[in-house]
Amino acid sequence: MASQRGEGETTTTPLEPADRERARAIPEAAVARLAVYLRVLSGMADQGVNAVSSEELSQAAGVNAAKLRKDLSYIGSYGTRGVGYDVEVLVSHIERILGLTRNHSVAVVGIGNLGHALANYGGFPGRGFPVTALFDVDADLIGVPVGGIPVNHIDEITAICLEREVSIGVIATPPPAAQSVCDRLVSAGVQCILNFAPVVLQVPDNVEVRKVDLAVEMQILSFHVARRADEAASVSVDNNGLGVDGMVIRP
Amino acid sequence: MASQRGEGETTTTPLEPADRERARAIPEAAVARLAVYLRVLSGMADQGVNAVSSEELSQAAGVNAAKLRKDLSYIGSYGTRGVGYDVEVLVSHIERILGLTRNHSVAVVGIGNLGHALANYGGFPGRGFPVTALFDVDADLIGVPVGGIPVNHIDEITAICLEREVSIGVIATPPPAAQSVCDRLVSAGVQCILNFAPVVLQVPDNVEVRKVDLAVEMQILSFHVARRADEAASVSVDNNGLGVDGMVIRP
DNA sequence: CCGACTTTGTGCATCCGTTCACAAGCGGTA
DNA sequence: TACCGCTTGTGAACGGATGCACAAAGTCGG
Ligand SMILES: NC(=O)c1ccc[n+]([C@@H]2O[C@H](COP(=O)([O-])OP(=O)(O)OC[C@H]3O[C@@H](n4cnc5c(N)ncnc54)[C@H](O)[C@@H]3O)[C@@H](O)[C@H]2O)c1
Ligand SMILES: NC(=O)c1ccc[n+]([C@@H]2O[C@H](COP(=O)([O-])OP(=O)(O)OC[C@H]3O[C@@H](n4cnc5c(N)ncnc54)[C@H](O)[C@@H]3O)[C@@H](O)[C@H]2O)c1
Repeated sequence: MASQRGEGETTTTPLEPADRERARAIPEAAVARLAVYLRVLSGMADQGVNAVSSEELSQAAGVNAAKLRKDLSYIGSYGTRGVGYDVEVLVSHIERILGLTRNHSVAVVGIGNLGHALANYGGFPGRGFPVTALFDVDADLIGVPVGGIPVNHIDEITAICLEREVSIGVIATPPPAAQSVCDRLVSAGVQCILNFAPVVLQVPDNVEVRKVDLAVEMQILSFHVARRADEAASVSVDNNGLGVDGMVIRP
Repeated sequence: MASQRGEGETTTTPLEPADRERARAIPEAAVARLAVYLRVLSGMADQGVNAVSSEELSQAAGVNAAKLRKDLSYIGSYGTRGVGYDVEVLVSHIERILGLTRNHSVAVVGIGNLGHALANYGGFPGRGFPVTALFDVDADLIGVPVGGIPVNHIDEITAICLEREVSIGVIATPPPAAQSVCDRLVSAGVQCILNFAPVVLQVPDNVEVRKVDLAVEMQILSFHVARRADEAASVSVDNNGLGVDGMVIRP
C-alpha cells in the first residue's frame, strides 16, 4: 500500500535525467507498441536493413505512421529529418527504455500442458528472458528436466527465486491454485507476474500483473462475430425479416 | 450517423432494435471486461449465489464499481435499485451480447508445443468454443489424434473449415508460416483469428484478428521493472548514489 | 551555396474511455 | 401509506490516446 503514484506534480519538469522522466510518461499502449516495433526492427536489422522511414516501419508494424512517430518521440528524437531512422540506433534505444539491456530471469509455475510449451519455447531466452526455474507440485514431475531445466517442488520457490534472481513469474497452474502460487511468488520477491489462469489475482500495489486469458480473447472474437451477424441481419431484415441462420429477429 | 446517443430527456424511450444499436456502441475495452464479469458470475452461480451488488462484483472482477455499472449499462438495465443484480439474469444477458448463445467452432493450426496445449485444453469446449479441427504440415502428425481430434493436413483446411463451420482460427505455427496460414484461413471463410505467432498479420477489413504475444507481455513487464528500478535509484541516489543491485546510476 | 524535396517531431483538435457524483427507483419498515 | 436507506443508472467532467497537418530540419543535386 501507499506506493501508488501520487508525487511528481510539484516539479515543473526541470529534468536532468530526461530518460527517467520520459519513461514514466510513456503511455502503456505505447509501450506495447514499442515492443512490436522492436521486433520488426530486429527482423530488419537481421536482413541487413540500415535505415527505415516512419512510413515503412508503421506499415510493417501495422499502425498509423503519425502514431508511430509519436510513440518514438516518447523515447527521444533519434530520427533524421528527410531521411528516417537508423535501425540499429532505434533498436538500442527501445531496448534501453524497455529495460532489455539486462536479462530478466523467468520462473514458470505449473508444468502441465501450457507450462511444458512455455518451458520448451526457444523464443524467450533469445529475447532476454531466460527461463531459469520451473515449479510444480506433481511428484512425478519433480526433478524431470523440461526444456533443459529440472522441475523443482513449489515449496522451494522462495529459496530458488531469490537464488536465481527471478524477476518474472509465470503462472500456468489450474485456476484454484493460482492465487496461492501468486502469493508465494510475491513473498519470494517477484514483482512481475504473467498469469495464464482465468482468475483475478489480488496483489500488493508494488507488484505488476499481466494476464493472458484465452477464453476472454475468444469471447471478444465471438462478440465481433455476433455483431457482424447482426449487421448482416439488419440489412437482410429489409429484405425478408430473417437473420443469418433464418432465425427470426424481433419480428 | 444516428447510432450515437442523441436522445436526452426522453430516456424512458424503449428502443425497438435496442440491443443491436447498443452492441455496436460497446467499447472494446468494455467487451473484454464483460467476459471477465461473465466468468466471475458463472463461478458465483455455481456456488449458489443468487444476487450480487455492483460493489461485490466489481471487487471480484478487480475493477472500479462505477466502471462495472457503466459496462453493464451498455447491455441494458437489468439491475434492481436498492438490491443489485440477479446473477442468472446477468449471465444470460452477457452471454447473449457476447454471442455465446451459439457455439463457435475452433480450428487450431500448427500442432507443436503450443498447439498441443491448446488442443488438449479442456477449458474451451465448456465455454462454447469446441475445438473441431487441427491442422499441421508435419507428416508424422497427420492422422494422430490430439485431444480427441485427428490432425489434418493443412491442404485440407478450406474443405474442412467449411464443412465444420469453423468460425475461429487459431494460428500456432512458426512465424514464417503465419501469414500464409492466415491467408488460407481467410479464404476458407474464417473471419476471426487468434494469432500466437509474433508476426503482424495482414488481413482484409472483414476479418478480425487478435494477437497473443507473450514476448511483448514480458517486455511490458520488463519496462515496469526498469521504471521501478529507476524510481528506486532516484530515491536512493539521495542516500548513497547506488541503484538497487549496487550498480552505480549516473554518479 | 542554394533551393527543392523529403521526413521528422509536435501542437492541436478530436475522440474514446474512465471516474465522479447524484437523482431516480426499489424494498423494507413503521 | 409514507418514509428511509440502499443501490442502480447515467449525465457530465476529466484525462489519455489518436490522428491531422504543418513548421522545422535535414539531405541532395546542381
Ligand atoms: N492449456 C491451454 O491451452 C490453456 C489455455 C487457456 C488457459 N489455460 C490455463 O492455464 C493453466 C494451465 O493449463 P494447463 O492446460 O497447462 O493445465 P494442466 O492441468 O495441464 O497443468 C497444470 C499443472 O499445474 C500443476 N499444479 C497444480 N497445482 C499446483 C500448485 N499449487 N503449485 C504448482 N503447480 C501446481 C499441476 O501439477 C499440473 O502439472 C490453467 O489455469 C488453464 O486454465 C490453459
Ligand atoms: N511455445 C510457446 O510457449 C510459445 C510462446 C510464445 C509464442 N509462441 C509462438 O507460437 C508459435 C508456435 O510455437 P510452438 O512452440 O508450438 O512451435 P513448434 O515449432 O513446437 O510448433 C509449430 C508447429 O507448426 C507446424 N507448422 C509449421 N509450418 C506450418 C504450416 N505452414 N502449416 C501448418 N502447420 C505448420 C509445425 O509442423 C509444428 O508442428 C510460434 O510462432 C511461437 O513463436 C509459442
